[in-house]
Amino acid sequence: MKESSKCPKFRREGRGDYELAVHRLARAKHFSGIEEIIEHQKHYPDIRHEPFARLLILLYGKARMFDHARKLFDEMPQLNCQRSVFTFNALLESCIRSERYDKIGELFRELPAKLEIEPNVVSYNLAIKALCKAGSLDSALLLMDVIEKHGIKPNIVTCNTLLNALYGSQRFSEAENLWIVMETRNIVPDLCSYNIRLRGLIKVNEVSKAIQFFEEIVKKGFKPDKFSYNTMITMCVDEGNLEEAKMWYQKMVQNGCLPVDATFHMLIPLACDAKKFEFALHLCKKAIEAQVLVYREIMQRVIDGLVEHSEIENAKELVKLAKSCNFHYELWLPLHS
DNA sequence: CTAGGGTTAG
Repeated sequence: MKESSKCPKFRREGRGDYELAVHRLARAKHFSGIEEIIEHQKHYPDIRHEPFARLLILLYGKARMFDHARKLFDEMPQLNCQRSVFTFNALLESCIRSERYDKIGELFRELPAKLEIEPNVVSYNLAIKALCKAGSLDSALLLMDVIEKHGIKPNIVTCNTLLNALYGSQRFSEAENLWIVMETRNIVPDLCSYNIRLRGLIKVNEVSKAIQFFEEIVKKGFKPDKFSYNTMITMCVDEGNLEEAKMWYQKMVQNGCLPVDATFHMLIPLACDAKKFEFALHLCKKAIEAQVLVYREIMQRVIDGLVEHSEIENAKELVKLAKSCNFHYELWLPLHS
């Protein structure tokens, strides 16, 4: 790292890099710290690199501080930082992350002409996403046709955004219609498209169709991912079917997909409901092993259940494991003596 | 170099 990019505030930690500092502050939700860095950074060259400014704009979005993102975008010329369509797109995303959907149209009307930036398919995909999020699905669908007239071809991301919104608002026949449109326009569906459809089926309780569709995804040569498996597990949890849920969990692990926090949060309470505390114990151990945080209350429920079923040794083992792992769960054995 | 799925004891 160049000396000029050192940030005095973080130098003593042995990390002089601004980007690392900013990431760390964002993770800690310490957004005023980010502003401090920008202020400091204005006198140094890093911010003149467009990617770094773009990162800050996105982080402001994450912090739901769109006005700050916009301010930085406007100040970039004074900081000798060139703006491109990438910067514009970052600003759009920041706007969406801040849920300021009303601002999107304004940005499109104002900026491209002024800055001689040509919006591209990514820009329009973001606009479509904003419309979907704002509940204007019809306008979003129209926009897909409008951009074609501007010479921009919708791609699979465009379609997935719209498919998701259509299934989400239960407009199934229009969703099916979009699949046909995709075929005629040679837009090839990907795993994301299929996962969206899988969720669509589950949303209307088409269990057997969902299972069948899952098989079709595999037959098409796709390797189901954590989204696919978690969708199937959600379906089983909704039905209270532990055996099926367990089956999908096992498939998930066998196929090298790592269960995530939601997987454990769905499965462990389900196992407890069914009084299958040995499976619940197994899941807790796996979560600890994979360093996935599980709510303390859920772990405690497993321990209580094990004790109730006289599995004292297992309960003790879990308490010990949970206490000594990274999360230092505070658990107790409900033994009366 | 960007953009698009979801779940949870919240």
